[in-house]
Amino acid sequence: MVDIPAPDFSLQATLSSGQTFRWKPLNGWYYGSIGSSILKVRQVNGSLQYEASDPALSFERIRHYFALDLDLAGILRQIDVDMQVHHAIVRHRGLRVLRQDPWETLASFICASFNNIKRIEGMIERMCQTFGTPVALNGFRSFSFPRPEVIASASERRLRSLGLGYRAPYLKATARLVADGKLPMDQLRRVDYETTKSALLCCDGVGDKVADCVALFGFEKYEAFPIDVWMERAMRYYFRHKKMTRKLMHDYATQHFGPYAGYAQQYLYHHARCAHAPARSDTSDAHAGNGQSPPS
DNA sequence: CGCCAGGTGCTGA
DNA sequence: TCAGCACATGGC
Repeated sequence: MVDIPAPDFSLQATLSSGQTFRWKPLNGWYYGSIGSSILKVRQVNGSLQYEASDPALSFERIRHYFALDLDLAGILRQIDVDMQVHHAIVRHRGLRVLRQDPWETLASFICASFNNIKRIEGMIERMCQTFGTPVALNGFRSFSFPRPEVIASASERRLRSLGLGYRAPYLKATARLVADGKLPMDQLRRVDYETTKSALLCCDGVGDKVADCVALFGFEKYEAFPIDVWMERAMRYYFRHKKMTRKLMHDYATQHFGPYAGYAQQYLYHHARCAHAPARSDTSDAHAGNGQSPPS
């Protein structure tokens, strides 16, 4: 068990804000997999406690994944430019943009299009069970995220059977592109936002919104500003009666929030979803099912 | 049961 | 360049 100092951090807000789909709450911990290792984490006061299945998951690697090296206060100061985002910041302070694996992020957000988060999680989970390799930590069993070559070689029918629907051929084609090295994933981290985005737009199933998600969550392009239906609602605050297209909203956000617009987006998105979510009586997790089914 | 979901690709003006 | 439409699936 190791402690990482984690001031100005909210693990719960970070992992439940729709930027990642594979973390599971269990007995007061979150379990997830990074690369081909399992990690369990929990937040205790000002630190992040973790246990890893593999020494490859080093202290620094984990600190980097959760972006604990970033000066969050400085970023929030830059984007705290109006009342709406101010409320989101106050409410969810500590939310950070993770640094996720680019391929996993790309594949996940192709699955995410025109879809809801519950089902996205299920689709990805089934993909990992089917095409990933098993990993375990103590009693917890999971699967690595499948490599692009494996998805590229899978049949479209097989992918559809996991519930991917019409995204199946998109994901397969994009996996082929990545597996063949036609999309220089390792270089995209070092080039600017515009270059990264136009490269991503070459992939099947990737439009403006998905490209922005991948640029932001997988490539650390903090000026990326993904606009989905939740963000359209949030953006009405700025557009009152004026006509709104996603392009106008994107341009507005870029100049309004500046180089960390992506952080503003993530706070606004999470805030909008929390505000809309029906009140839940049970926020906790993980009791083994009691076998009851509702009366029919 | 209808509505909705972290949209994209295609088509025709 | 841009509006309008089809597209699969399951949660609620």
